[in-house]
Amino acid sequence: MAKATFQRPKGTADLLPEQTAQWQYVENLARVLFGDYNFKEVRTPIFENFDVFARSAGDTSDVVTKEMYDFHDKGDRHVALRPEGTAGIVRAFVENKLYGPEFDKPYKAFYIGPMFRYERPQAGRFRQFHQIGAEAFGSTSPALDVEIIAMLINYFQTLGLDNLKVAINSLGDQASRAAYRQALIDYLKPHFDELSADSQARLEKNPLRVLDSKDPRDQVFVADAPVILDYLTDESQAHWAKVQALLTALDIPFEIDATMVRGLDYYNDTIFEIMTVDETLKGAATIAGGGRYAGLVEEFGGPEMAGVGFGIGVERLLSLLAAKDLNPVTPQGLDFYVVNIGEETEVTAMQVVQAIRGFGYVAERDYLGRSAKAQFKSADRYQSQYVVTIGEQELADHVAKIKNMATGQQQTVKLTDLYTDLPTILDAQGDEEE
RNA sequence: GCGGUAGUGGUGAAGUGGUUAACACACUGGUUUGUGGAUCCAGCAUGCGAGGGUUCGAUCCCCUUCUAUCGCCCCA
Repeated sequence: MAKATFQRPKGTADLLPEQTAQWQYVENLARVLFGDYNFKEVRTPIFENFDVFARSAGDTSDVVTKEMYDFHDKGDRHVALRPEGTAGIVRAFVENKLYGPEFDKPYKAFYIGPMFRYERPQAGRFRQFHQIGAEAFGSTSPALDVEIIAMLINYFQTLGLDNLKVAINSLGDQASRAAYRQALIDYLKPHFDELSADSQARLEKNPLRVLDSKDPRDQVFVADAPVILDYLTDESQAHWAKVQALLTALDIPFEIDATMVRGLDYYNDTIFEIMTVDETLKGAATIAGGGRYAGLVEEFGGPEMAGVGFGIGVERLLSLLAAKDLNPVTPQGLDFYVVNIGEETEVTAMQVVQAIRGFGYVAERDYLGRSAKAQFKSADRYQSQYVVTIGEQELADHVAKIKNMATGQQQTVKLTDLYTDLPTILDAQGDEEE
């Protein structure tokens, strides 16, 4: 290697101005819209004690067993970069005693930020990615489940996305799940040898995942497998029915996907995913996912308190927006470009740009001592509306030239007028044109 | 963690085991001693991801590695 070269870490991205404008738009819309639903922003650390994530996600989940971006710090503390947002929020909820009676329930929080998973990058999947998420604690009402789904739909529609699929399912409570798990094992066991190798392993570890298999050998059995919805306890059944009724009442179309299983182990009752039906993004069709959970707050040392939440994959959302050609942010050109010719004009040029900026206009100038032609080319590339020219002659006369780039009209103005009345001068020019 | 494909300048790319690595766009300068989107002219990779090997000789062959990309697992 002749020279040390540096590349960004695998699975990460540099977001340049062309992209950041888009990111800001999407993030700011979330801030405003989630605010309408009375969610407040919470910012938690990007890394936490390893156990914060290990405990919450469940020991069998891949997120914990092989995707955690963890390391030991100089104090030999085992820490991990957060793989998802919920755990940190729950930890903060408990640590700051937000479950206390002085805080209204449900306690609603949203977050925006990077997440990390150590895995092979591919379509819609990165080692550092970003999520916009929300959590609400302290209510088991199905209305809260539905409100969160409605908020997501509201958000996506405002961004211009329609034709999204809302898939929902219920995992039931502990008792429902235990009963179903056994039924599923009883059903699949006799066919064990016919299952794919992956599913054979899944049957041991987490039988529900067999339902998710893409292998045709497994899908044969999945088609006739017992359905979890038939195993819900009365309480879970009631919750589930209410969720559907409320979604219908809000005219939110949804599909029941009884085979849907989510990646993190803590979910119960309602789970949902928002997916695109766009074929080009099939590898990363799920744009947002979430659900209801119980026991997490208690797990972190708080009282038993239910939660519901979701996470939106920002990269996936943005690529979908791009695929749909929904790029609401248009690049902004300059208001002014200041051309100066000759070294003697340097000081005045500087004063003029600053004065223009002082009026709130976007202004740029040349710093390379280039020719007038080159400077005008720059002005053109910046899509500048006006060009102010200061040469030796103008300097001697205490004036500057202002050229309207669209019309080609150029006028001479006194520097003193420019400094005090630039907006008026522009208005006057506008009148003349009409 | 496993498997497939790829890696040439700022960008898109052509190319061959052997003297100066096409072409286009972009950029810079000139054509116009101080004025933009056009024309024409000129300049612009001691280098073909990195390291090693084969060879008289490699960007082109082999190995390793890194990165990208697609799929599996899993997931946002």
